[in-house]
Amino acid sequence: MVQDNASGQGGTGTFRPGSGTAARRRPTLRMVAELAGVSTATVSYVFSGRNGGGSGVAEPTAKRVLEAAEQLNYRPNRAARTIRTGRSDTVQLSLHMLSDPWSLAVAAAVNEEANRHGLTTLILADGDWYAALDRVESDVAYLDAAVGSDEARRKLQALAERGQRLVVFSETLEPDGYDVIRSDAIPGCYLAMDHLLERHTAIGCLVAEGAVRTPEHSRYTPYLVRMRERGLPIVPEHTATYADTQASAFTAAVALLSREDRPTAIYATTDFAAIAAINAAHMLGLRVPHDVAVIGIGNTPDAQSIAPTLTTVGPTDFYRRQAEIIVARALDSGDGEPGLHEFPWSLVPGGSTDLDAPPRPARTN
Amino acid sequence: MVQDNASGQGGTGTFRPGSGTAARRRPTLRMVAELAGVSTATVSYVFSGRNGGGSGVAEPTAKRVLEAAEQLNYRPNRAARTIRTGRSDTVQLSLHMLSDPWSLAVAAAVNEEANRHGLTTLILADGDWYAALDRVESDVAYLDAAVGSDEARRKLQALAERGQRLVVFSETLEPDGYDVIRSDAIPGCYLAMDHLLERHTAIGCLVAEGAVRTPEHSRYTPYLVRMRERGLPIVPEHTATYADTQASAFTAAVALLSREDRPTAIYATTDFAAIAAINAAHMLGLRVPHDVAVIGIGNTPDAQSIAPTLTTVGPTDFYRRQAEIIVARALDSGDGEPGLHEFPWSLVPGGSTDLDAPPRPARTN
DNA sequence: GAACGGAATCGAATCGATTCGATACCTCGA
DNA sequence: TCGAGGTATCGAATCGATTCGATTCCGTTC
Repeated sequence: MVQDNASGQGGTGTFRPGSGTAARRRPTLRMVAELAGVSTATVSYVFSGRNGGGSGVAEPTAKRVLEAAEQLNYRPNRAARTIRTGRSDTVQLSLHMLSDPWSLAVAAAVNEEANRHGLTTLILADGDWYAALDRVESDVAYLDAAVGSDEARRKLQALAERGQRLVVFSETLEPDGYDVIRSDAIPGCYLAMDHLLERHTAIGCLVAEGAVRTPEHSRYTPYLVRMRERGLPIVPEHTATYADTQASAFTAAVALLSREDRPTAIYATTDFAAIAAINAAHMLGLRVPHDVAVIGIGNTPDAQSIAPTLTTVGPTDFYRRQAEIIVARALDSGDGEPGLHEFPWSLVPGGSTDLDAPPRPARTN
Repeated sequence: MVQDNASGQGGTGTFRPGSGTAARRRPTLRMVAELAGVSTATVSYVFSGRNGGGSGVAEPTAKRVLEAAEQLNYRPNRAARTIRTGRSDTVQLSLHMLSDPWSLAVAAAVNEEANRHGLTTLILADGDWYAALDRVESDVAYLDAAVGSDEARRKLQALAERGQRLVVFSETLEPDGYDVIRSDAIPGCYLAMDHLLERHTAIGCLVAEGAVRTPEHSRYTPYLVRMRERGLPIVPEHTATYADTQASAFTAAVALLSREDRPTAIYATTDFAAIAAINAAHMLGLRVPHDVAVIGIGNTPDAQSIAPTLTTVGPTDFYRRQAEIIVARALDSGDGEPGLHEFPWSLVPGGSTDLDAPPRPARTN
C-alpha cells in the first residue's frame, strides 16, 4: 500500500546519527527543574513571564533554566496548561463546507485577528457541528450557518450553560446565552434587482435549485417580486438553476445566454454563479457588461479577482468585524451579555454592470 | 462598534428563563459521581467503555450514572483526558495557504479518513508552521510544503525527538525520524510537454514569476528543455508570468493569447493558471482545444469542474493515499520506522487538448 | 457453614502544568 | 547586633480526567 525506500539518494543511513534510542519520552517541566537545580515553580515562572509575589525571576536563574530547557528540547504541554488555567488560547471555527468562499474569508479574517491577540485558530470541518464542539477544548467556538431547528436551539443552549462561549451565524436563531451574527441577504437582493432595473428590463435569473422549489425567504423571491412590481414579463426560460458546483453554474449560464431571446442582464444569487456567468458570456463571445450585465450576491473576495470586477451586494467590512466579535468573546473582553450583531447589506459597484467603463479592462498588461 | 439589540422581535427578554445564575461552572466527572452515588472510577468506566479488572459496569449503575450526567449536562474535558492518556485523538494539518486547491483537497481527504477512525482534524493556517506545532497537542502533525533549509531540518528533527509524530510534504527533505511524502512534479512536467508536442510546435508557457527568475528544478525548465531538444524556437513573448492571484493568471493569459502570433497550445505550470487560460481564451472568442490547447499541472479537483475538462498531469489517488499515511501514523499503526513515500505522476487526459472531442461539450443542459 | 472465585466497585496515585502561601536570604537602619 | 522589609525561590495543592491494585459482595462448592 505504501512504498518505503528510505535510501533515496546516496548511501546515507536511515537512522539519525547523534541521538540514542533513549530519547523517546517528551521532556517535562519537572525534568527541566531538576536539571537546572530549581523548583518547578521557578521554571513555570520563567516560561509564563509571570511570578507569584516577587517582581520576577533573577537573571542568572532564568538563564540557567532556559539553558536546561534548550538542552532537553523542552516545550510546555498545552493540554496540561489548559487543564490548570481553564484557557486554551484557542478559537474554534466549525465550518460546514471547507471550500465555500464565505467560510474561507471568515477563516482568514479570524485567523489574522486571533494571531494579533496571541490566540490560535482551529478549523474543524465536519458535517456535525455540535459533535465537533465536544472534540476540542477552545475558548470560543464559531458555528457556521446554524439552522433554527428546536434541536439546534437546545444543543446550543446546553453548551452555553456549560460555560462554552459561542458565536453562531444564523438568520433565524435568537441570542440565548450565545452571540448571534446575522446578515440578512434578502434586503440586499432587492438592492441588486433595483440596480439592474435602472437600465434593464429583460433580466434573467441564475438561482440555486433549492431556492426555486421553496422560494419563501429565498434569494429568488426578490427577483419575482420586483419583476412583477414593474409589470415586466417573467419568462420561465429566463430562470436557470444550478447545483453547488462551478461546472453546474457554468452550464446553466451557457444555456441561458445562448438563447435567441437572451436577457440583457443576469441576476445571479451567488457571486460564484455570477462569475461562472461572466466566464460563460466570454466563451460565447458576449461582452460584459455591454452585451450582458451581471450582478452577484454576497460580496465575496472572489468578486474582485475577475475581469471585469463583479458588481455585487453584501455586508461591508463583514469579515473583519465578525472576526473582532469572535476574538473579543474568546478573550472575555466582549461587551457583557451575548447579543445580536446585525450587518446590513449594501451595493458594491463593479465593472460587470457599469456601461461607462472601458469594454475590456483586463486587456492591459 | 457592535450593535447589540437582543430584543429583536416581540418582547422576549434577554436572559434564558429556566437557568439560574449559578450554572456558571462546567460540570466535572466528580460532580457526576457524587450525584450518582458512585466513585469517579465508575463514571470514567461508563464513559470510556473500558474497565479495570471486571468485565464492565453493571446495567443499573451505568443507567444511574448516565442519568446524572444528563441532568448535569456533563461532557468529559478533553484536555484532562489528553494529559492523562497522552493521546488527543487529533490530527493536525499545518497549511501554508488556506485557499490553495491542493491544501483543500488534502484537508478534505484527511478529514474523511480521520473521521472514519474516530479522530478529529484540526486545521491550522499560519505563516509559521513550526510555531503552530507548539500551539496544539495532536497525535500527528502534517506539514505542507516544507522547505529543505537547514533550519527547517533542525526544527523538524527536534520535534521528532521529542516524540511528536510528523508527516511532511517535501520535494527535498529526507526522512529523519519523520515521514516524508514526496511527489516530484518535474517528471510530470515532461509528460505534459510530451503530450503537447505530439500535435503542436508553437507552444506558449504560463509560468509563476518566481520560476522564471530561478528556473533550476522549477516547472519552467521542462518547457525550455523540451523545446530546445526538438529544435523549436523559444519565443520570449510566448512566456507569460503570473503571481498567485486568479486575476493575475487571467491577465497574463489574455496577453499571451491576443498576440498576432499566438501559440496553438499553452503549457500552464498550475491547473489554476490553466483554468484562467481557458477562461481567457473563451473571452477572446477562441475555441478550446481547436484554436488553442491547454494543459495544466497538478491534477487538482478543479480540473474536472470546467468545460472542457482540463488535461493535466499529477499523482493518481494522491489525496486518499496521503490521508491514509497520516492517519495511520496518528494511530501508531504505520509500518514501523518513518520513511519516504513517493507518488509518481502521470498524464490525466481531458477535453482541453483532445481535438477529437465535440467542440463545446458544456452546451448541453 | 467456611472457604473460594469472580464480578462490580472503590481509593488513590498519576499525568504536566500553574499558583498561592510560606520560607530563606540579603541588605539596611537603628 | 538585631529586627524589619523586600526579593527570589520553594513546597504543595490543584485542575479533571484515567487506571491499577485493593476491597466488597455475591453465589457456589465441598
